[in-house]
Amino acid sequence: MKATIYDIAKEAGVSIATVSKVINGKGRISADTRSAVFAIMERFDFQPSVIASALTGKKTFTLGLLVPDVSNPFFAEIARAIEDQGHQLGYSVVMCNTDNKDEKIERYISLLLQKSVDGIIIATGIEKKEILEQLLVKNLPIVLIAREMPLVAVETVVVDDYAGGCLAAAHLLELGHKEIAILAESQKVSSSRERMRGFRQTMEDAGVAFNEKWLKICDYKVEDGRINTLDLLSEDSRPTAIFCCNDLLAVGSLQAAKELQINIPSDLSIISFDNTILASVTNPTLTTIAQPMEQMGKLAVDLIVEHIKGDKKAKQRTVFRPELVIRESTALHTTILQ
Amino acid sequence: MKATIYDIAKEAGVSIATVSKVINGKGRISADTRSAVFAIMERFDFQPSVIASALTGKKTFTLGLLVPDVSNPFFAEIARAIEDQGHQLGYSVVMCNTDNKDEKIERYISLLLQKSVDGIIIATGIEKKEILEQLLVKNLPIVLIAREMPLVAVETVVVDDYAGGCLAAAHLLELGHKEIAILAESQKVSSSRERMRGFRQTMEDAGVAFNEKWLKICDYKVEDGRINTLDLLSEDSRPTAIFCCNDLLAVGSLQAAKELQINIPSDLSIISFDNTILASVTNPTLTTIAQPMEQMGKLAVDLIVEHIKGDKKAKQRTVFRPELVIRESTALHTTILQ
DNA sequence: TTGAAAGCGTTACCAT
DNA sequence: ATGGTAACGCTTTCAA
Repeated sequence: MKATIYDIAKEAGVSIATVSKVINGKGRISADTRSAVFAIMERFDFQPSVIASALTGKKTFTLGLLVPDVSNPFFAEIARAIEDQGHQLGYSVVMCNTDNKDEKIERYISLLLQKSVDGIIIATGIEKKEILEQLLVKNLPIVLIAREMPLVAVETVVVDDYAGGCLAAAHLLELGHKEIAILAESQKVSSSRERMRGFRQTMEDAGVAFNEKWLKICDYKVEDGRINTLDLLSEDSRPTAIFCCNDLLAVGSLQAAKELQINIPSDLSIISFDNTILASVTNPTLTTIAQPMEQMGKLAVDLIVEHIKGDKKAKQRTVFRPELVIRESTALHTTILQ
Repeated sequence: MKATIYDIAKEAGVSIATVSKVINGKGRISADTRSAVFAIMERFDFQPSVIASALTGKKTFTLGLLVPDVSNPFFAEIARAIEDQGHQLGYSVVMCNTDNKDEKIERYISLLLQKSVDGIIIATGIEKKEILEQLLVKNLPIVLIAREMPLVAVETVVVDDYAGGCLAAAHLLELGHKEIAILAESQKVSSSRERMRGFRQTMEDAGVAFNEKWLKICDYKVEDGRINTLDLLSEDSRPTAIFCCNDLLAVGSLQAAKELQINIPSDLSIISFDNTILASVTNPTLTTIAQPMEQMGKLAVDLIVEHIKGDKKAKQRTVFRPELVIRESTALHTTILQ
């Protein structure tokens, strides 16, 4: 059996109250008692039970993390950043893969609640805002990362998706592209919507019309990118560039182009979003809009911990600046053969 | 405040014992009482506290998962499989990134113990076998996945790394390669060691000598693969094929070859190990030895849950068969120009 | 079929 | 400086 404070107290000839105090460094305890108790704890390899401690109203030092899918490199990198900082601050993180399904989300939240996590970091899209509101009512610290719920007052950490879209468009425009297609995720996803909005606005501002038939709404996987790009490129009039709303879709585009023997970037430029490991691994490597995933994850944890500690009541929305990372998948539009 | 069984009991006009029984479906409760209590729980949005329940000696329904780094696609995919099956069986998983550092491992284990997890799944290399032994003594269910500790009696789920190495060598040999280099991870990692052993044995059996100067021991990241390959390819006599002990290293090799304008696979074949998403995303795509990550993760969870439930005492070592997945990075060795 | 009460391992308040 | 004890929310045994 594991040792308890009773064992330690008995061995040290003191009360459990005293042991508790030395564990927590509270109250006034003589140096002698303190060191004696420490020695015995050491000898017994004593680890205080977080469970019992939590029951008395203290924290569980556990955070819930909702992501659509950790096997998606973007969320894997976010998860890593969050776990790192959580660990740094003394919190464990429980990982939950939601597949963006509201019913799974509700089940996970219910489980996390039963386990009395101290807060939940949400990186998954939620359709029903009621789910979030119910959480907020319970006064449970919540932070949204890489997702938005504009109608709900909740702490939020995002990249400026709109600006990212603008950056992408500006880059393509600068290279002389005018016939541009967009591969976007479901428009239920706020980030995807904003990226597209920024992109289109920048085109419009530049006086370049966007051809609606070149807008493809896909799921978020490589295969979706591939199929939709195949579709796009098999028509008579082709775009000279494609903006993919994330790296996974861009990988699919790359594959499609390769199948059709279309050379990237000389025949077709591709720009993507996220800058996960994938963007640096493809051939050609992907020009992409980078999100500072590590900083975002770290901030999300810092914020939630501040709320947990009660140091903070005001909710903020922190927007990081995205950055254009130029690699090999984009090039000047050459009109020679057109 | 959250509702407790006391609230429910009071409202229902019964004792907390009765409420507890209906929650757990234990003892004999009249249908009337049962449904009345259920109705009230519903109305109060009551969620029993796992914390309090755990304190009475029941399970926490939480598993610890130790991985070197979730942002490594291999472990991300393993983590996803484990979390899925865990959730399926009612367990949450606490993710821990160890960076393969024994000191971080010890700290994580200590934390998981304080939180009374029901078991720990270990996918990270551990140098000091004492760490594991101490855990086993505590009678805490442990499963090793994708790692081995031959000297410790612990439930283990692995792929046959040796056979995988053989498969890789056989493929290269069949393609006519004889000048083969190996990029391996630290030899402290059992899987890497075994892969190499199988590979070399197969070469030897085929009467092809392995040139020791073509063995590069690296870390596990893309950059390590790149540097070491650059090194390898900048000497006067070059190998015609490289066996990379994981996909990340292979990506690095691909990059190095590209920098040196060496064409894959016509000038140099590359074969790797794992078959993560990366293998299908590079250009050329990677011929690789696939591990059934999903099945392995699922089995690891099934096994640990059996131990938790006490249905099982014997420890087994389950070895999955790896599979050769031929893609574009390997080709016949052409002697024309040699 | 139901309930009273002890117990799980801590914390915190109030005494001493 | 230290200790007694109630309380946290639940499970379980034993009795009624």
